[in-house]
Amino acid sequence: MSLRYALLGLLVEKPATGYQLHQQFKEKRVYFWHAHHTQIYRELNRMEADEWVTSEVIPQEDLPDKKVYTVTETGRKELTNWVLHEASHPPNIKDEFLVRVAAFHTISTEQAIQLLQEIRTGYQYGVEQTRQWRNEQFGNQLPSPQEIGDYLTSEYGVRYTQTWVEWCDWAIETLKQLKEEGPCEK
Amino acid sequence: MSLRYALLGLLVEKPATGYQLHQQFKEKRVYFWHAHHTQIYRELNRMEADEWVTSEVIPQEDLPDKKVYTVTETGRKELTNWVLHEASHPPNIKDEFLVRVAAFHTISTEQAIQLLQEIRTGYQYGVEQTRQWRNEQFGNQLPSPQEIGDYLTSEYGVRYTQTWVEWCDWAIETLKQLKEEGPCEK
DNA sequence: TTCTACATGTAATGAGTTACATGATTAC
DNA sequence: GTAATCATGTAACTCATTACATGTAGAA
Repeated sequence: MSLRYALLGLLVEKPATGYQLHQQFKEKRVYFWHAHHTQIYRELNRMEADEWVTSEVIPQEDLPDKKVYTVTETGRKELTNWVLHEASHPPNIKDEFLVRVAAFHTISTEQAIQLLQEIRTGYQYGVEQTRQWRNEQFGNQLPSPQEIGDYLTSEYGVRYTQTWVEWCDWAIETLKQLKEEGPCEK
Repeated sequence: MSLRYALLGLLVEKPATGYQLHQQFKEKRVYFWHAHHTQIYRELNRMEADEWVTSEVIPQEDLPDKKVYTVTETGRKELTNWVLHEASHPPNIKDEFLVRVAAFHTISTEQAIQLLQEIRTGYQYGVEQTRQWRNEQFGNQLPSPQEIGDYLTSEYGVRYTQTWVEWCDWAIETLKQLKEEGPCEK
């Protein structure tokens, strides 16, 4: 059900098409929400049926027509109500890589280190990207009331990815130490 | 598909029942994998059909019978192969609370701070629980090769929850500052 | 007497993914 | 010529959640 509210949260800022919403998910919601484009189009149809949004088809030259969605008063109220009064369930995380880590005793230490180094590279890139995005959006300025959500969540993104990088470094070090000490000590 | 490997990762350590696997998910996989018990029983049936595991029904006095699953040689090979050779897709995170944060401009600063404080309490509890678990399992000792996975992933759990607590503190401070400076400066 | 732990499941529904479809423009 | 971007969708499928079902033992 939260997909609705994730979409609504973007739409209250500014009307948008399904395509644009998908782009925004990838740009500024990577670290806390993901949705496939087919899912977004389907949910927008349902929201329109429930009168949480209205749509307008805009013809374009040279490019396909687009369908712009706007939040209704009902949609606005439903969003605020959800943000305030619904309980936050802890997220049901599914991180494939950590499932691999949990099974590291089935592979060699060298192979494990290799996997950690590869994943570290990805997260390091994530840190840089998110920092850069944050800088472009806000620089050293404080956010406007409208931007407060993006300001807070992008900082979360930086910290989340940074924590991953640091954990990878620690894990690699730990494995190296165990390799040296392991055969002698125990 | 990864549920299979998450189950396999637990089963290679020690044969277990569906019920026990579910308990273990809640105990030591909270921060990176979640599965409902109905899902686990269903997947175990499929894995047995594919001969990745075998099962044995053990009658108990006073307690309901239990079905203990053991990994087969095929299961073992499939696991190692997956850990080593399948690409790690970045996780598709779905964190309801951050969707709320992204929509903070629809509620008041006081209400936002309230929500952040509530979530902080939950994560602070998580830090303590995970630290305690880690201490009970390992103390100051280095892990055995068998335990390396739990050692690495529990450290991830501590860092993940700790990052949340720190981010909450930062976010609360930021909102307080904006409340003071906001109306005058801009 | 109400709750929790033990123990395993089916059925229905809802959420999410994959494959397929269309078709122009622009950059390499 | 090959890929990416823009733009929207359907159909089929798998995965995940919720509700329901059953039954005992022990603690509060």
